[in-house]
Amino acid sequence: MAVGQAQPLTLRDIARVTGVSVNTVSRALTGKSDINADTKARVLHAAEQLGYRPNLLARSLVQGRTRTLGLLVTDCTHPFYAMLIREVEHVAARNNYSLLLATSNERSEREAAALQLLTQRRADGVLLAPVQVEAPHLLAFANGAVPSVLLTRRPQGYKGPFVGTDNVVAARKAIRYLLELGHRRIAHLTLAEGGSSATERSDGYRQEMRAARLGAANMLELAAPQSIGGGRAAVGRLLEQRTRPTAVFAYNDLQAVGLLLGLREAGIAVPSEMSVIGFDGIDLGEVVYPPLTTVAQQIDRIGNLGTQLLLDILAGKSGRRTNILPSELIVRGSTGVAAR
Amino acid sequence: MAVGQAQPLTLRDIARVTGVSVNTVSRALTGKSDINADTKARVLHAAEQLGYRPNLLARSLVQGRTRTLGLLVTDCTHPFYAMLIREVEHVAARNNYSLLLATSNERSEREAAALQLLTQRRADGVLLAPVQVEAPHLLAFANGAVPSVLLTRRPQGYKGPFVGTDNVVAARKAIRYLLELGHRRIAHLTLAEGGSSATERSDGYRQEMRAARLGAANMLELAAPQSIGGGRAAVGRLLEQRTRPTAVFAYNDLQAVGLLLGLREAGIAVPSEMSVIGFDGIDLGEVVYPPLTTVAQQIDRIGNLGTQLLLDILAGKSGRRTNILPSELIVRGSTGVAAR
DNA sequence: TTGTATGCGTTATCAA
DNA sequence: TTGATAACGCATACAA
Repeated sequence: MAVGQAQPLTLRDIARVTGVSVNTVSRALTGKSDINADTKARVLHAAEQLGYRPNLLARSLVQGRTRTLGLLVTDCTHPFYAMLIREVEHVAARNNYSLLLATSNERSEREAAALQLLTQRRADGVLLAPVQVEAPHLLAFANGAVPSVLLTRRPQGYKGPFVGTDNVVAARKAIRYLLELGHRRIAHLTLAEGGSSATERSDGYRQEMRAARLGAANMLELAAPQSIGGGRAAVGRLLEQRTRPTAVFAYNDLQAVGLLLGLREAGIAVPSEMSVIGFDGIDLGEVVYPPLTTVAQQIDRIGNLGTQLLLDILAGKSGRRTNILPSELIVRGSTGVAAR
Repeated sequence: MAVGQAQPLTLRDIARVTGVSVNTVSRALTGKSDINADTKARVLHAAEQLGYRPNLLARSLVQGRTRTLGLLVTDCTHPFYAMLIREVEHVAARNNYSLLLATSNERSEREAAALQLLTQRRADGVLLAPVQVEAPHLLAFANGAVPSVLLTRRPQGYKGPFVGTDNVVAARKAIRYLLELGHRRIAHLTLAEGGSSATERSDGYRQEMRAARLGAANMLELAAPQSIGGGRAAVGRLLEQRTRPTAVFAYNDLQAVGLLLGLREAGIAVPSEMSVIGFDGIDLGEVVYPPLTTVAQQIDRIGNLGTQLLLDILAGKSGRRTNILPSELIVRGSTGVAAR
């Protein structure tokens, strides 16, 4: 129970106290079998007594692995990423791994720096939700020495470990539902930066519209930041159209909530004058008014499946490396039959 | 640009290639002054060419510090903690520190395990938002060898590094505002577990009520989990009172949002029949309906000031160790003049 | 069952 | 300005 010692205790200290060699102490503490039960008990007791804590840096150095996972996200206050972090941390902790968290703040150069740092800290593996999916540093890293799993977004043609949602199908699901409600002029809010998730959702939007024999006259795609503010600010551009859409499919729930706010400010009733549908299925959608209709991703599953996949790779297990998860349409109050 | 090598390069590899000693390579790469400009350039070039990445584990082992900070929170999906994490990560990254994130999930034993792990990984310092503030493991850790800063909650009599909000004053501010609106029967939703923040807010509530010469007949304290679900579930108990309160002061914004939902379900109009005031000032409060009146903490400042404080401690700087930050009443739509 | 020797990759000390 | 040599704390191989 010794506390406050300046220098942490080492195996040597325990060895000196118990009168055995450093090696014996090491074997006792790591639970090796070839050791006398008595000496083991003595060593364990002394270590406990003195409050010995093994230096994991030293152990990692000699063992060549750190039992540390890196996680790189753009923004931990985004509910989607917050849930991702939670799941990754849980699975990591359950498997006795620690988590090094890095955020890119949507900036490519910070992402590159963070990946380098994770490499230098010898993280055994890295999970990443990339910013710009075609950035050279990302491709280099994904093909590099440290095992990695991409989440939600991946570069074109990338065949490595990945967990994400089938965005095309999910987007089509959203549009189909709006079509069933009688909507014809349906707008889509997308991202300016692109990224595979945005591109796929946009593709799904177009495919489903085309399948319903609806063309450019009924379509409208606007780019906006993936935030509440982004959605709110997009309302102006949405309403200034000569033929105003009767429904909007947002890139994600944050944008959709922003739309809800902006539309209320503009005096447009949801859903009677305008339907809004989001994407992600974050909790926020349940508490806004009207409650948000959305296509829910299995966010927690992306996190824990991705982490498990990484751990499997580290353990040398083989298995499916690409996991595309299904989505689920959740109908709430922000969508209704088409106006007019 | 070499990629995919099985074994990471070491100083030895660079030394062999450039024909100098390991030591010289080290000095070149760490920017020491006592080195010939030519050799330095040669070494740097070779290292760059081969894609050398220093092993930070080895460096940490010999230098006795890891440039790693630990952060322990209960739940990273809670917007309050998400913002905290963001700030801590930013300040850490800006100072070339990495962040080891651990979550306790509100469970004391997980918190204890996490603190031990952070110790063993030799985090230079740890920031923690503790679960149970009087737990023995916490007190032991705070007095232990690794420098730490407590955030938002602290044990009774704790004199160590701390950053938090003046909860008593903040709570009184909330109650005073309700009193000014004419409310007399004001309920308070608190936590079952206690913790200094809950106790202080509760104290502030009582003090302000007493100062207004209001006694037990006008007061009501109920315990509920600090979540949306907790607030929602508390509505029933709130409404079954023989003399129903006209206003509720929640422990935090999540609870308050839950109250909003529960009250809507119960058909109670906010604020005309019941006023609701929250605590924290998370973004969520702006997007619910009606928008939430709240007492805002300086969440980002708790995070970055706490981190800076920890870094100062690590750097041996002296200065103020206890920082109690002010709060701000943000009036929005969930509060109004007293009913009846 | 135990101890000795060696090495993990780096920095620090000292002599050359 | 450079290069041996010795740490850092631990685990592993091998000898005793």
